[in-house]
Amino acid sequence: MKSGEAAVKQAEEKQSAEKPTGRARGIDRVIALMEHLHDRRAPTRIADIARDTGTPRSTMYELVNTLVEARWLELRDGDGTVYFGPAMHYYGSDYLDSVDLIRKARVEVAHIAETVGETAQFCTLDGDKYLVVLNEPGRRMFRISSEIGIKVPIPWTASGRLLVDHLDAEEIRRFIPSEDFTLPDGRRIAEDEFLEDMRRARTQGYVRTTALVDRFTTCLAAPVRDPSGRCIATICFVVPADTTEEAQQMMIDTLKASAERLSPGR
Amino acid sequence: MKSGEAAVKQAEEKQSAEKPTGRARGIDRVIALMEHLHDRRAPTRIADIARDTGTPRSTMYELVNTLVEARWLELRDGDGTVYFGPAMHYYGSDYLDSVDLIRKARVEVAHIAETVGETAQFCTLDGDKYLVVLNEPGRRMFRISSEIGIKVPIPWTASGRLLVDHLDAEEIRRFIPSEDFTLPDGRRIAEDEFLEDMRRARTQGYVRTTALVDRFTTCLAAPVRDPSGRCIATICFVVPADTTEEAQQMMIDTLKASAERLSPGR
DNA sequence: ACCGTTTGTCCGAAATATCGGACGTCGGTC
DNA sequence: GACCGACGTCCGATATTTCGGACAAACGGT
Repeated sequence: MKSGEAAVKQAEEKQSAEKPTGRARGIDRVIALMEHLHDRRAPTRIADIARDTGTPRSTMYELVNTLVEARWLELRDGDGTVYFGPAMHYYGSDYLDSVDLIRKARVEVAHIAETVGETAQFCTLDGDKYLVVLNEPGRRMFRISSEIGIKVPIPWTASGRLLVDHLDAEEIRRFIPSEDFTLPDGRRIAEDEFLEDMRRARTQGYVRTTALVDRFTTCLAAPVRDPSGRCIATICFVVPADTTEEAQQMMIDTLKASAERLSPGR
Repeated sequence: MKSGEAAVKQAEEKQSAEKPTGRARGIDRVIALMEHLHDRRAPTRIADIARDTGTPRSTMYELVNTLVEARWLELRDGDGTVYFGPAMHYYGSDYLDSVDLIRKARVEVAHIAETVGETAQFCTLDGDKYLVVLNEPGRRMFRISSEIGIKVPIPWTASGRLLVDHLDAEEIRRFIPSEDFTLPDGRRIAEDEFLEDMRRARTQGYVRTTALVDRFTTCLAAPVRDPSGRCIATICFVVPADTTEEAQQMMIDTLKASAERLSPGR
């Protein structure tokens, strides 16, 4: 079990911080269950979920049965693992259709991913983290697994430099947790380097970052702005770092045009 | 309140058929709540949800608060309505990525919708009903609201004629509820007409229907088959009925090619 | 063939979440 | 300005759901 430490830690947090007593409402257990599946991003055995969320085994079996019946979960593979079921897809689609900006962004992202042939994304902030809302894989199809709904530190991303556009140096320092400036490989991003990226982004109308989260990847991002000029989302490409400058310029133009179309009240 | 009659009927069903007693588990209330939102496909006031699902008002407020906190639901507009929240989208995306056939179908549907410019869908059966799993609007963008997750009688659709491919006349009669042969406008589809459509579909490798559910719409569908030859899904176009025969032939070829690529073990 | 581990089900007890109803606000209508 | 209906919150009682632990079956390694 590779998620061992994190799992135990999570269970302890559940028991200590959230519920002094052992007993909890079914709905709270279900929320913990779904969050756990989302974090693991893989079909998981019921007993493991129970252990890792601090839920009694008998309770978890009971709940899983109910949820499977409602199609919220699905039994997978024949081994006793469960994962999200079709109902989640239906409800998620309803959500996407109900949010005006996202509905429009879906069209843009699908269009530019198809015509350019590279992975395109639509991103926003969630609290002090960066979040991929839409992800359309390009023809290349490298890195299939989507990062939809996964929170990432702002400094790790090109889009992040646009999304905190409206903050000054001091506000940034307070808003972004200090540890978020440390990349997965241990390197640390200097704050004034980050601020310089932001400044350049504002004047140029786009951001390019290379080899940040992953050594061979370049990200190109353009801002979607509300009428007041604040960056409320970004649209971006994820491409191999060795993509020609010429091709990248073309993508940047594409992104700027899409971002402009998505910016409300223009 | 325009959903009045249906709503009351649903509440009564809940109380009589499902729960002889008034008291229910929170999780069951939540499932009813989400299903209700999905049926209505619109932000809904909490009191209305409570009434229409037969849930006590105080209980519904309590649950909605919990779910809003978990981002399963979102308060909308400022009037007191709620609808699905971002968490549903994340979980739904996880589901899509976890099912091999659907993940591949997403690529195909997006591709043909973009290149052909018409609305493309990926459909399966759910019980004895037809179900749209993926929907990619074409450039035309008529009928924006997706039908994802909405169950439709099999005889109302082109795809339906493929999806029951493997049944003989007698089995069909037992499998499809008789009332499902009546169209929304009251017309009734003759059973042998339906069987004839199926037969032709099997030999031609596609189905075309016109003016079935909606007078000005033509549906073109091709079967995705498992190694045993059984139709497990369809991929289809939804186009205006006055689309030229030439264009339709091109689309049929496109569909057949995509469906072939999606058919496992070939 | 043996034994330790894991899976899934079942049961009774008790902690508690659900429920009904009351209450204060707010907005619109006559 | 009084009335009416809808909204959202709060509270105490009790019907019920959660929980722990026991149990049988299935599994898998030696």
